[in-house]
Amino acid sequence: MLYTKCNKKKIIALVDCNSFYVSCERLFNPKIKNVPVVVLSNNDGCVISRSTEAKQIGIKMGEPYFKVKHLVKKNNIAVFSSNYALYGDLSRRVMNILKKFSSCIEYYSIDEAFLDLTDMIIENINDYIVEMKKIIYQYTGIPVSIGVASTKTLAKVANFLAKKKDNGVENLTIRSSNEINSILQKIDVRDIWGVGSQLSKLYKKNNINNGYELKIKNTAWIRKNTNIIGLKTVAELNGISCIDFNDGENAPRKSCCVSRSFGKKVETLQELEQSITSHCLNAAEKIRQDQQLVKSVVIFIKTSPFDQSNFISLSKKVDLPIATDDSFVLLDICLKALSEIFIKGQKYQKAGVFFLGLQNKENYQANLFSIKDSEKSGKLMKILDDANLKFGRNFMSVGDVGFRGSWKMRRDYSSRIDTSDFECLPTVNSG
DNA sequence: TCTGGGGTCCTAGGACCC
DNA sequence: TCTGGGGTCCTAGGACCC
Repeated sequence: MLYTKCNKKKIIALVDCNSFYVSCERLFNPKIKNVPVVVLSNNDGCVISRSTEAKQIGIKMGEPYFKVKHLVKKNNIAVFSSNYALYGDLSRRVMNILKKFSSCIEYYSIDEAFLDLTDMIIENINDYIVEMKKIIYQYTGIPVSIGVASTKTLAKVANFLAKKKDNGVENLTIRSSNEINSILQKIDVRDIWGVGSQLSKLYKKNNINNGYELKIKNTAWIRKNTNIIGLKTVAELNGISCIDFNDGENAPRKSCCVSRSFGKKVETLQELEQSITSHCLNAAEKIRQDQQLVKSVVIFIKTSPFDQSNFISLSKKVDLPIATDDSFVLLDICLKALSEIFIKGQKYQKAGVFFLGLQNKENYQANLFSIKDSEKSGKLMKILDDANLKFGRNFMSVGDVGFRGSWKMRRDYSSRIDTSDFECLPTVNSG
Protein backbone atom coordinates (compact mmCIF):
# COMPACT_ATOMS: atom_id res chain seq x y z
CA MET A 1 0.00 0.00 0.00
CA LEU A 2 2.92 2.20 0.78
CA TYR A 3 4.03 2.08 -2.84
CA THR A 4 0.81 2.47 -4.79
CA LYS A 5 1.03 6.21 -5.37
CA CYS A 6 4.30 5.98 -7.16
CA ASN A 7 3.85 5.08 -10.77
CA LYS A 8 5.99 7.80 -12.27
CA LYS A 9 9.61 8.68 -11.53
CA LYS A 10 9.67 12.04 -9.88
CA ILE A 11 12.22 14.80 -10.21
CA ILE A 12 12.71 16.55 -6.90
CA ALA A 13 15.18 19.32 -6.16
CA LEU A 14 16.29 20.30 -2.70
CA VAL A 15 17.66 23.83 -2.41
CA ASP A 16 19.55 24.53 0.81
CA CYS A 17 21.25 27.79 1.77
CA ASN A 18 24.88 27.33 2.78
CA SER A 19 25.60 28.18 6.43
CA PHE A 20 22.50 30.31 6.18
CA TYR A 21 22.73 32.49 9.30
CA VAL A 22 26.43 33.09 8.74
CA SER A 23 25.75 34.00 5.11
CA CYS A 24 23.12 36.52 6.24
CA GLU A 25 25.54 38.21 8.65
CA ARG A 26 28.23 38.28 5.96
CA LEU A 27 25.96 40.13 3.55
CA PHE A 28 26.11 43.21 5.73
CA ASN A 29 29.63 42.85 6.98
CA PRO A 30 32.25 42.24 4.27
CA LYS A 31 34.99 42.11 6.88
CA ILE A 32 33.90 38.63 7.93
CA LYS A 33 33.81 37.26 4.40
CA ASN A 34 36.83 35.00 4.58
CA VAL A 35 37.26 34.54 8.30
CA PRO A 36 35.73 31.87 10.57
CA VAL A 37 32.26 32.88 11.79
CA VAL A 38 29.68 31.28 14.07
CA VAL A 39 26.11 32.26 14.97
CA LEU A 40 24.72 31.36 18.39
CA SER A 41 21.24 30.21 19.42
CA ASN A 42 18.96 32.25 21.67
CA ASN A 43 20.55 33.25 24.93
CA ASP A 44 23.92 32.79 23.22
CA GLY A 45 23.65 29.15 24.27
CA CYS A 46 24.78 26.92 21.41
CA VAL A 47 26.49 27.20 18.03
CA ILE A 48 23.80 26.81 15.36
CA SER A 49 25.50 28.06 12.22
CA ARG A 50 29.16 27.81 11.19
CA SER A 51 31.16 29.09 8.25
CA THR A 52 33.33 26.57 6.40
CA GLU A 53 36.40 27.98 8.17
CA ALA A 54 34.78 27.47 11.57
CA LYS A 55 33.87 23.88 10.66
CA GLN A 56 37.49 23.23 9.70
CA ILE A 57 38.66 24.50 13.08
CA GLY A 58 36.50 21.78 14.61
CA ILE A 59 33.51 23.70 15.95
CA LYS A 60 30.62 21.23 16.02
CA MET A 61 26.97 21.93 15.24
CA GLY A 62 24.89 22.45 18.37
CA GLU A 63 27.84 22.65 20.72
CA PRO A 64 27.41 24.81 23.83
CA TYR A 65 29.19 28.09 23.35
CA PHE A 66 31.02 27.99 26.68
CA LYS A 67 32.69 24.74 25.61
CA VAL A 68 34.19 26.23 22.46
CA LYS A 69 34.99 29.68 23.81
CA HIS A 70 38.69 28.82 23.98
CA LEU A 71 38.70 27.84 20.28
CA VAL A 72 36.86 31.04 19.43
CA LYS A 73 39.47 33.12 21.22
CA LYS A 74 42.45 31.23 19.90
CA ASN A 75 41.32 31.34 16.27
CA ASN A 76 39.78 34.78 16.27
CA ILE A 77 36.38 33.48 15.28
CA ALA A 78 33.72 36.14 14.71
CA VAL A 79 30.68 35.46 16.92
CA PHE A 80 27.09 36.61 16.43
CA SER A 81 23.90 36.26 18.44
CA SER A 82 21.04 35.15 16.23
CA ASN A 83 18.96 37.82 14.54
CA TYR A 84 15.81 36.06 13.35
CA ALA A 85 14.18 39.17 11.94
CA LEU A 86 17.09 39.44 9.50
CA TYR A 87 17.20 35.72 8.63
CA GLY A 88 13.43 35.58 8.14
CA ASP A 89 13.52 38.51 5.76
CA LEU A 90 16.32 37.07 3.64
CA SER A 91 14.63 33.67 3.66
CA ARG A 92 11.49 35.21 2.17
CA ARG A 93 13.58 36.77 -0.61
CA VAL A 94 15.22 33.46 -1.49
CA MET A 95 11.89 31.61 -1.45
CA ASN A 96 10.29 34.23 -3.69
CA ILE A 97 12.96 33.59 -6.30
CA LEU A 98 12.47 29.82 -6.04
CA LYS A 99 8.78 30.28 -6.88
CA LYS A 100 9.86 31.37 -10.34
CA PHE A 101 11.58 28.02 -10.91
CA SER A 102 8.68 25.76 -9.94
CA SER A 103 5.04 26.25 -9.09
CA CYS A 104 5.15 23.15 -6.90
CA ILE A 105 7.27 24.06 -3.91
CA GLU A 106 7.47 23.00 -0.27
CA TYR A 107 9.00 25.48 2.16
CA TYR A 108 10.69 22.99 4.39
CA SER A 109 12.55 25.26 6.79
CA ILE A 110 13.93 28.76 7.02
CA ASP A 111 16.82 27.86 4.71
CA GLU A 112 15.52 24.92 2.68
CA ALA A 113 12.86 24.14 0.09
CA PHE A 114 11.86 21.15 -2.03
CA LEU A 115 10.87 21.84 -5.65
CA ASP A 116 8.92 19.31 -7.66
CA LEU A 117 10.19 19.56 -11.24
CA THR A 118 8.48 16.39 -12.50
CA ASP A 119 5.88 18.03 -14.73
CA MET A 120 7.96 20.93 -15.91
CA ILE A 121 9.35 21.14 -19.39
CA ILE A 122 13.05 21.49 -18.81
CA GLU A 123 15.58 20.82 -21.54
CA ASN A 124 18.51 20.14 -19.27
CA ILE A 125 18.11 19.73 -15.52
CA ASN A 126 21.77 20.44 -14.83
CA ASP A 127 21.70 23.76 -16.65
CA TYR A 128 18.46 24.60 -14.90
CA ILE A 129 19.81 24.15 -11.38
CA VAL A 130 23.09 25.90 -12.18
CA GLU A 131 21.03 28.85 -13.40
CA MET A 132 18.85 28.71 -10.28
CA LYS A 133 21.88 28.87 -8.03
CA LYS A 134 23.34 31.74 -10.02
CA ILE A 135 20.15 33.83 -9.94
CA ILE A 136 19.65 33.34 -6.19
CA TYR A 137 23.19 34.50 -5.52
CA GLN A 138 22.90 37.41 -7.90
CA TYR A 139 19.63 38.68 -6.40
CA THR A 140 20.21 37.99 -2.70
CA GLY A 141 23.91 37.31 -2.16
CA ILE A 142 23.06 34.00 -0.49
CA PRO A 143 25.01 30.93 -1.73
CA VAL A 144 22.94 27.74 -2.02
CA SER A 145 23.52 24.06 -2.78
CA ILE A 146 21.07 22.14 -4.95
CA GLY A 147 20.52 18.38 -5.07
CA VAL A 148 18.19 16.63 -7.50
CA ALA A 149 16.89 13.06 -7.34
CA SER A 150 13.77 10.92 -7.71
CA THR A 151 12.77 11.06 -4.03
CA LYS A 152 13.08 13.55 -1.19
CA THR A 153 15.45 11.33 0.76
CA LEU A 154 17.72 10.90 -2.27
CA ALA A 155 17.49 14.64 -2.97
CA LYS A 156 18.86 15.13 0.55
CA VAL A 157 21.70 12.79 -0.35
CA ALA A 158 22.29 14.72 -3.56
CA ASN A 159 22.37 17.95 -1.59
CA PHE A 160 24.85 16.44 0.86
CA LEU A 161 27.12 15.72 -2.13
CA ALA A 162 26.49 19.12 -3.72
CA LYS A 163 27.74 20.85 -0.56
CA LYS A 164 31.13 19.21 -1.06
CA LYS A 165 31.45 20.16 -4.71
CA ASP A 166 32.83 23.40 -6.12
CA ASN A 167 29.84 24.06 -8.36
CA GLY A 168 27.41 23.33 -5.51
CA VAL A 169 24.98 21.17 -7.50
CA GLU A 170 24.41 17.43 -7.89
CA ASN A 171 21.86 15.63 -10.05
CA LEU A 172 21.38 11.97 -9.16
CA THR A 173 18.70 11.43 -11.80
CA ILE A 174 21.38 11.11 -14.47
CA ARG A 175 23.46 8.61 -12.49
CA SER A 176 23.27 4.85 -12.91
CA SER A 177 22.05 2.73 -10.03
CA ASN A 178 25.58 1.37 -9.59
CA GLU A 179 26.89 4.90 -9.19
CA ILE A 180 24.16 5.73 -6.68
CA ASN A 181 24.91 2.57 -4.72
CA SER A 182 28.57 3.39 -4.45
CA ILE A 183 27.70 6.93 -3.37
CA LEU A 184 25.40 5.56 -0.66
CA GLN A 185 28.15 3.23 0.53
CA LYS A 186 30.25 6.25 1.39
CA ILE A 187 27.53 7.95 3.43
CA ASP A 188 27.27 7.16 7.14
CA VAL A 189 23.81 5.87 7.99
CA ARG A 190 23.52 8.68 10.56
CA ASP A 191 23.69 11.19 7.70
CA ILE A 192 20.64 9.77 5.96
CA TRP A 193 17.58 12.01 6.33
CA GLY A 194 15.21 10.47 8.89
CA VAL A 195 17.90 8.52 10.73
CA GLY A 196 18.56 10.21 14.04
CA SER A 197 20.68 9.32 17.04
CA GLN A 198 18.43 6.48 18.26
CA LEU A 199 17.84 4.81 14.90
CA SER A 200 21.50 5.01 13.93
CA LYS A 201 22.40 3.30 17.20
CA LEU A 202 19.98 0.49 16.39
CA TYR A 203 21.17 0.23 12.80
CA LYS A 204 24.85 0.15 13.65
CA LYS A 205 24.25 -2.52 16.25
CA ASN A 206 22.73 -4.58 13.46
CA ASN A 207 25.52 -3.94 10.99
CA ILE A 208 23.79 -1.30 8.95
CA ASN A 209 26.52 1.30 8.78
CA ASN A 210 25.98 3.22 5.56
CA GLY A 211 23.24 4.34 3.22
CA TYR A 212 23.65 1.36 0.90
CA GLU A 213 23.35 -1.19 3.71
CA LEU A 214 20.14 0.52 4.80
CA LYS A 215 18.84 0.58 1.22
CA ILE A 216 19.19 -3.20 0.79
CA LYS A 217 17.97 -4.16 4.26
CA ASN A 218 15.07 -6.55 4.33
CA THR A 219 11.87 -4.51 4.78
CA ALA A 220 10.30 -7.05 7.14
CA TRP A 221 13.19 -6.47 9.53
CA ILE A 222 12.82 -2.70 9.22
CA ARG A 223 9.07 -2.90 9.85
CA LYS A 224 9.56 -5.11 12.88
CA ASN A 225 12.32 -3.06 14.46
CA THR A 226 11.39 0.49 13.55
CA ASN A 227 8.17 2.13 12.36
CA ILE A 228 6.46 3.31 9.23
CA ILE A 229 8.89 6.21 8.92
CA GLY A 230 11.86 3.83 8.89
CA LEU A 231 10.14 1.86 6.15
CA LYS A 232 9.55 4.97 4.08
CA THR A 233 13.19 6.00 4.35
CA VAL A 234 14.27 2.62 2.95
CA ALA A 235 11.72 2.79 0.13
CA GLU A 236 12.92 6.28 -0.75
CA LEU A 237 16.54 5.15 -0.86
CA ASN A 238 15.32 2.61 -3.41
CA GLY A 239 13.93 5.39 -5.58
CA ILE A 240 10.30 4.87 -4.57
CA SER A 241 8.85 8.25 -3.69
CA CYS A 242 6.51 7.93 -0.69
CA ILE A 243 7.07 10.95 1.54
CA ASP A 244 4.32 13.41 0.76
CA PHE A 245 5.09 16.62 -1.01
CA ASN A 246 3.57 19.45 0.97
CA ASP A 247 3.08 22.22 -1.54
CA GLY A 248 0.13 23.83 0.26
CA GLU A 249 1.54 27.31 0.70
CA ASN A 250 -0.43 27.85 3.87
CA ALA A 251 -0.78 24.41 5.37
CA PRO A 252 -2.26 25.53 8.68
CA ARG A 253 -0.29 24.98 11.85
CA LYS A 254 -1.62 22.35 14.24
CA SER A 255 0.09 23.70 17.32
CA CYS A 256 1.95 26.83 18.31
CA CYS A 257 4.62 27.08 20.99
CA VAL A 258 6.47 30.06 22.40
CA SER A 259 9.11 29.33 25.00
CA ARG A 260 12.43 30.77 26.14
CA SER A 261 15.26 29.97 28.46
CA PHE A 262 16.05 32.71 30.93
CA GLY A 263 19.20 34.82 30.77
CA LYS A 264 19.70 33.85 34.40
CA LYS A 265 17.84 31.48 36.71
CA VAL A 266 14.46 32.65 37.97
CA GLU A 267 12.93 31.90 41.37
CA THR A 268 10.00 34.26 41.89
CA LEU A 269 6.42 33.77 40.77
CA GLN A 270 6.30 37.36 39.59
CA GLU A 271 9.11 36.89 37.09
CA LEU A 272 7.58 33.64 35.85
CA GLU A 273 4.30 35.47 35.40
CA GLN A 274 6.03 38.12 33.34
CA SER A 275 7.61 35.59 31.02
CA ILE A 276 4.46 33.48 30.67
CA THR A 277 2.53 36.67 29.93
CA SER A 278 4.96 37.65 27.23
CA HIS A 279 4.96 34.15 25.66
CA CYS A 280 1.18 33.89 25.78
CA LEU A 281 0.69 37.27 24.10
CA ASN A 282 3.23 36.48 21.38
CA ALA A 283 1.64 33.09 20.69
CA ALA A 284 -1.82 34.66 20.60
CA GLU A 285 -0.64 37.23 18.09
CA LYS A 286 0.80 34.48 15.90
CA ILE A 287 -2.38 32.43 15.77
CA ARG A 288 -4.49 35.54 15.09
CA GLN A 289 -2.25 36.30 12.14
CA ASP A 290 -3.12 32.86 10.77
CA GLN A 291 -6.84 33.25 11.51
CA GLN A 292 -6.78 30.41 13.99
CA LEU A 293 -8.46 29.65 17.32
CA VAL A 294 -7.06 27.74 20.31
CA LYS A 295 -8.84 24.73 21.78
CA SER A 296 -6.42 23.88 24.59
CA VAL A 297 -3.51 25.50 26.37
CA VAL A 298 -0.45 24.01 28.05
CA ILE A 299 1.98 26.03 30.12
CA PHE A 300 5.22 24.69 31.50
CA ILE A 301 8.10 25.78 33.71
CA LYS A 302 11.26 23.73 34.23
CA THR A 303 14.64 23.83 35.88
CA SER A 304 17.82 23.03 33.96
CA PRO A 305 17.86 19.46 32.60
CA PHE A 306 21.65 19.53 32.93
CA ASP A 307 21.31 19.62 36.69
CA GLN A 308 19.98 16.05 36.75
CA SER A 309 19.65 15.71 40.52
CA ASN A 310 17.44 18.78 40.85
CA PHE A 311 15.60 18.67 37.55
CA ILE A 312 11.88 19.29 37.69
CA SER A 313 9.45 19.98 34.89
CA LEU A 314 5.97 21.23 35.78
CA SER A 315 3.13 21.69 33.35
CA LYS A 316 -0.61 22.07 33.19
CA LYS A 317 -3.06 21.58 30.39
CA VAL A 318 -6.39 23.39 30.20
CA ASP A 319 -9.11 22.59 27.66
CA LEU A 320 -11.22 25.56 26.65
CA PRO A 321 -14.99 25.20 26.46
CA ILE A 322 -15.01 27.50 23.43
CA ALA A 323 -12.06 27.95 21.11
CA THR A 324 -10.71 31.49 21.23
CA ASP A 325 -8.03 33.87 19.98
CA ASP A 326 -8.65 36.49 22.68
CA SER A 327 -5.49 37.49 24.50
CA PHE A 328 -7.39 38.41 27.67
CA VAL A 329 -9.05 35.02 27.92
CA LEU A 330 -5.87 33.10 27.08
CA LEU A 331 -3.72 35.11 29.46
CA ASP A 332 -6.18 34.54 32.27
CA ILE A 333 -6.00 30.79 31.76
CA CYS A 334 -2.21 30.75 31.53
CA LEU A 335 -1.65 32.76 34.70
CA LYS A 336 -4.17 30.76 36.68
CA ALA A 337 -2.52 27.53 35.55
CA LEU A 338 0.89 28.92 36.49
CA SER A 339 -0.24 29.80 40.00
CA GLU A 340 -1.47 26.23 40.41
CA ILE A 341 1.78 24.50 39.42
CA PHE A 342 4.33 26.95 40.82
CA ILE A 343 6.60 25.54 43.53
CA LYS A 344 8.67 27.92 45.63
CA GLY A 345 12.40 27.51 46.09
CA GLN A 346 13.29 26.20 42.64
CA LYS A 347 15.73 27.77 40.20
CA TYR A 348 13.74 27.84 36.97
CA GLN A 349 15.57 27.88 33.67
CA LYS A 350 12.79 27.94 31.11
CA ALA A 351 9.09 28.71 30.68
CA GLY A 352 6.73 28.30 27.79
CA VAL A 353 3.21 28.26 26.41
CA PHE A 354 1.70 25.74 23.98
CA PHE A 355 -1.50 26.36 22.06
CA LEU A 356 -2.95 23.06 20.85
CA GLY A 357 -5.86 21.90 18.73
CA LEU A 358 -5.64 24.97 16.52
CA GLN A 359 -8.57 25.39 14.19
CA ASN A 360 -9.60 27.63 11.39
CA LYS A 361 -11.52 30.66 12.61
CA GLU A 362 -13.86 30.79 9.62
CA ASN A 363 -15.21 27.30 10.23
CA TYR A 364 -15.66 27.80 13.93
CA GLN A 365 -17.37 31.17 14.04
CA ALA A 366 -20.90 29.80 13.74
CA ASN A 367 -20.51 27.74 16.88
CA LEU A 368 -19.74 30.64 19.14
CA PHE A 369 -22.19 31.27 21.94
CA SER A 370 -22.05 34.99 21.60
CA ILE A 371 -21.15 36.39 18.22
CA LYS A 372 -21.46 39.90 19.60
CA ASP A 373 -18.82 39.40 22.29
CA SER A 374 -16.49 37.83 19.80
CA GLU A 375 -16.88 40.79 17.47
CA LYS A 376 -15.99 43.16 20.26
CA SER A 377 -12.99 41.09 21.24
CA GLY A 378 -11.95 40.83 17.60
CA LYS A 379 -11.83 44.62 17.22
CA LEU A 380 -9.82 45.02 20.39
CA MET A 381 -7.33 42.34 19.36
CA LYS A 382 -6.91 44.01 15.99
CA ILE A 383 -6.01 47.31 17.63
CA LEU A 384 -3.49 45.49 19.80
CA ASP A 385 -1.92 43.66 16.84
CA ASP A 386 -1.80 46.73 14.60
CA ALA A 387 -0.09 48.79 17.29
CA ASN A 388 2.51 46.12 17.93
CA LEU A 389 3.16 45.69 14.23
CA LYS A 390 3.68 49.41 13.83
CA PHE A 391 5.68 50.21 16.94
CA GLY A 392 7.37 46.93 17.71
CA ARG A 393 6.67 43.79 19.68
CA ASN A 394 5.12 44.31 23.13
CA PHE A 395 4.58 48.03 22.43
CA MET A 396 1.04 47.55 23.64
CA SER A 397 0.41 44.77 26.09
CA VAL A 398 -2.31 43.25 28.22
CA GLY A 399 -0.51 42.29 31.41
CA ASP A 400 2.85 42.73 33.09
CA VAL A 401 5.66 41.61 30.81
CA GLY A 402 8.43 43.15 32.94
CA PHE A 403 10.13 45.41 30.44
CA ARG A 404 13.62 45.24 31.85
CA GLY A 405 13.55 41.91 33.63
CA SER A 406 17.04 40.65 34.36
CA TRP A 407 15.84 37.19 33.30
CA LYS A 408 15.48 38.30 29.68
CA MET A 409 17.42 36.62 26.93
CA ARG A 410 21.10 37.31 26.49
CA ARG A 411 22.10 38.58 23.05
CA ASP A 412 25.55 39.93 23.68
CA TYR A 413 26.86 39.58 20.12
CA SER A 414 23.98 40.83 17.99
CA SER A 415 24.83 42.58 14.74
CA ARG A 416 21.53 44.51 15.19
CA ILE A 417 21.07 44.57 11.46
CA ASP A 418 17.58 45.47 10.33
CA THR A 419 16.76 45.29 6.63
CA SER A 420 14.12 47.98 7.04
CA ASP A 421 16.67 50.41 8.50
CA PHE A 422 18.56 52.70 6.08
CA GLU A 423 21.43 53.02 8.55
CA CYS A 424 22.22 49.37 7.88
CA LEU A 425 22.75 49.77 4.15
CA PRO A 426 26.34 48.87 3.29
CA THR A 427 28.54 51.69 2.00
CA VAL A 428 30.18 51.19 -1.37
CA ASN A 429 33.27 53.17 -2.35
CA SER A 430 33.73 53.66 -6.06
CA GLY A 431 37.37 54.48 -6.09
C1' DT B 1 -20.50 -11.76 40.64
C1' DC B 2 -17.79 -13.80 37.31
C1' DT B 3 -16.19 -14.34 32.60
C1' DG B 4 -13.70 -12.54 27.02
C1' DG B 5 -12.43 -10.14 23.10
C1' DG B 6 -12.28 -6.56 20.00
C1' DG B 7 -12.98 -2.04 18.55
C1' DT B 8 -12.31 3.22 18.91
C1' DC B 9 -10.56 7.27 20.70
C1' DC B 10 -7.42 10.00 23.27
C1' DT B 11 -3.06 11.30 25.29
C1' DA B 12 1.71 11.38 26.78
C1' DG B 13 6.00 10.75 25.38
C1' DG B 14 9.54 9.80 22.11
C1' DA B 15 12.00 10.40 17.80
C1' DC B 16 12.98 13.14 14.23
C1' DC B 17 13.79 17.49 11.54
C1' DC B 18 16.08 22.26 10.88
C1' DT C 1 29.07 29.99 36.05
C1' DC C 2 27.39 29.32 31.06
C1' DT C 3 23.84 23.81 27.19
C1' DG C 4 18.03 26.91 21.59
C1' DG C 5 13.31 26.97 19.84
C1' DG C 6 9.48 25.38 17.09
C1' DG C 7 7.42 22.07 14.66
C1' DT C 8 5.48 17.06 12.86
C1' DC C 9 4.44 12.35 13.13
C1' DC C 10 4.09 7.78 15.32
C1' DT C 11 3.24 4.43 18.97
C1' DA C 12 1.97 2.33 23.25
C1' DG C 13 -1.21 2.11 26.53
C1' DG C 14 -5.30 3.49 29.04
C1' DA C 15 -10.28 4.40 29.09
C1' DC C 16 -14.39 3.26 27.41
C1' DC C 17 -17.90 0.67 24.95
C1' DC C 18 -20.40 -3.37 23.26
